[in-house]
Formats: sequence, structure tokens, C-alpha cells
Amino acid sequence: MKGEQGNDSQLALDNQLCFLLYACSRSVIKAYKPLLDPLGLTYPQYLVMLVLWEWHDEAPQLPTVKALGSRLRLDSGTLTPLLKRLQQLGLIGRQRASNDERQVHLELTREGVAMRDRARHIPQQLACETGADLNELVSLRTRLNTLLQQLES
Amino acid sequence: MKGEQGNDSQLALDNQLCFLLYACSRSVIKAYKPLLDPLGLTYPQYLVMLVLWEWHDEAPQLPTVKALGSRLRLDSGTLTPLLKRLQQLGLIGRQRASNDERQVHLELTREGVAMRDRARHIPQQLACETGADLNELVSLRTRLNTLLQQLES
DNA sequence: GTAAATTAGATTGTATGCAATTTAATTGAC
DNA sequence: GTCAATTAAATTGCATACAATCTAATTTAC
Repeated sequence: MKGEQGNDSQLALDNQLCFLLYACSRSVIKAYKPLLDPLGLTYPQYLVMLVLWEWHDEAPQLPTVKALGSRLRLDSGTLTPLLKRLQQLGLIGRQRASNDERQVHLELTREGVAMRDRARHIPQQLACETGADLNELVSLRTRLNTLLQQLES
Repeated sequence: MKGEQGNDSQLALDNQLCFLLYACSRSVIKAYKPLLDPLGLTYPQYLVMLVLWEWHDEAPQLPTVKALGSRLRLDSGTLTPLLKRLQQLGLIGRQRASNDERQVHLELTREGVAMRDRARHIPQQLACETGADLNELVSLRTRLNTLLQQLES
């Protein structure tokens, strides 16, 4: 009886971490929504655009679906329809690689590149809205990064 | 030009927190999967069962869909079909309240109560698998709780 | 060199999330 | 007391997530 109670509370405490991750993640996504609506993007679509914008700066070669999925931890079952929607929006293009026909390379259209300017204000605006301490947010980021590494190993 | 670069990196940093929340949350849910599969539960269904098990201990009156949604930050659009599945599985019952016909009260079936014994080992097992420091996890939980409060205010 | 194994994407099916609307019941204003 | 707001669930529609399967292309074993 006493043992069972102990197990239950331990379970609940540990559980609250996973639930808090789940609840915080959804809550942050909700906070993004009013900022992303004017761009016509969902949150996962916004993450894809962020990766493509970063790649656009750093690499001459554009990423494949595989490389994008590796960065975002999403598979083709999620990305294929999402990327088709971004293509419908005129933000990206998709090209089969000529040297390996299995791969699909992504590219930003002119509008896709241009949207970056309209997105630049978003992170700051969100940080202001939460009113959280910046050092606290950086510390949290570091800890979550460590946790993610542990979960993936 | 320099200003734009500064905005971009600031954006990327802040973004990594929201992305890490998103990635960690999904990664933790994946880690739960092999432990929940034997119970035939998905992760959101498991969260619902956790709330009902807690209520079962503490309150004589069973929660409504509204109260459950308030606890999990989920609305009826998500919960109604999920609860119907739990009912199909024979784990819960749903009863219209007689004093207010708009409300639906939830109850655990005998099997729903019994499943708790088969779920008790899950949190410990998961904590062991991640190999994370317990104090670290508690600290992270506290910080996420603070963040969630800020996001919801 | 060719068959088997592997790989990258696409597809299918199930289960969330959530905005928006609908329905039915209750409450409030007057 | 009655009609307008409000409320609790349910429903609808859209966009993820993700397991499982499929297809086509490439590698590997031999």
C-alpha cells in the first residue's frame, strides 16, 4: 500500500516533465500562430522555411528532403505533403537530382526568399510577448538540447 | 547588412528554443511508444488515463470533458474522438450529467482502473532509459512550468 | 555482371490538434 | 416569464505526425 503510493507519486512527477514538454510545445506554437497567419504559414511550414533560409546563406547546394528531415526530425510521410503545400504557395520548388534520381532537391523561389524579410521580426516579437528572462531562455535551450541528445542516443 | 545579420542570428537562437521544445516533445513521445504499445494506448490517451487515475484517488465526483480538457489544455475537438476510442477499448464510460445535460462526466471501468497496475512501471523505466540526472529533470520541469505560466498569462 | 539488399520519396491509414461551426441546454437581462 | 447571451459537447475541415508499405533507383555481394 505504502509502496504503491510511492510509485504513483514518482510516476506523476516524472510524467509532469513529459506533459510539460508537450504542453509548452503546443503553447509556443499557439503563440506563433497570430504572427504566422499574416504569412499564410503553419508552424511546421515556418520551421521548413527557416531551414531553407539558413541553407540559402551557407550552402550553394540546396538540401534534399532527406537532409531537411534529418534537421527537423521529420520523415517523408510528414514532409512530402507539407512541401507540396509550400510549392502550391509558390515559396519553394522541388527538383529530382539528375545524378541520383531517388533524391529530391529543394529550392527557394524569389517569393520564398522575399518572405524572409517579412519573418525577421517574429522571434523578437515573441520573446517580448512571453516576457521571459533572456538568460533563462538560453539556459532552457541548452538543457533541452542536452535532453534531446540523450533521447536520441 | 550588419543589422540584418544580427536579426537573423537572434531569430535563429530564439527559434531553437521553440524548435527544441517541439523536437523534445516528439522525441519523448516516441520514447513512450514501446512502453505504451503493450497497453494499446497512444500517448495522448495515456495522458487522459493518468488524469482519470489521479481523479479516481482524490475526488468522488468524476471529471467532465471540460475539466479534463482544462487539465490537459485540449479542447472537445480533440478529446471527443479520443474519449470515444477509450470507450471502445472498454477503459472508460461517458455519462451525461442529469443536473446539466450539456456536461459529460467520465468514469473508469473496472478494466480502466486495472490498467493502472500495468502502467506503474512506465515512468521509472523511461527515466532509466534516458540516463538523465534526476535533479536535472526536476529543474527542467520547474523551468518549463514557469514558461508555461508565462505563455498562458 | 547480376540478384539481393539498401536507400529516398511517395503513399496509405490512423490518430491527434485545433479553428470554426453547430446543437442543445442553461443562464441572464429585462 | 421570455428572448438573447452563454456554455458544453459534438461535428467538420484542414494540417500535421508517424508507422507501414510501396516504388524506383542505386549499391553491394558474390
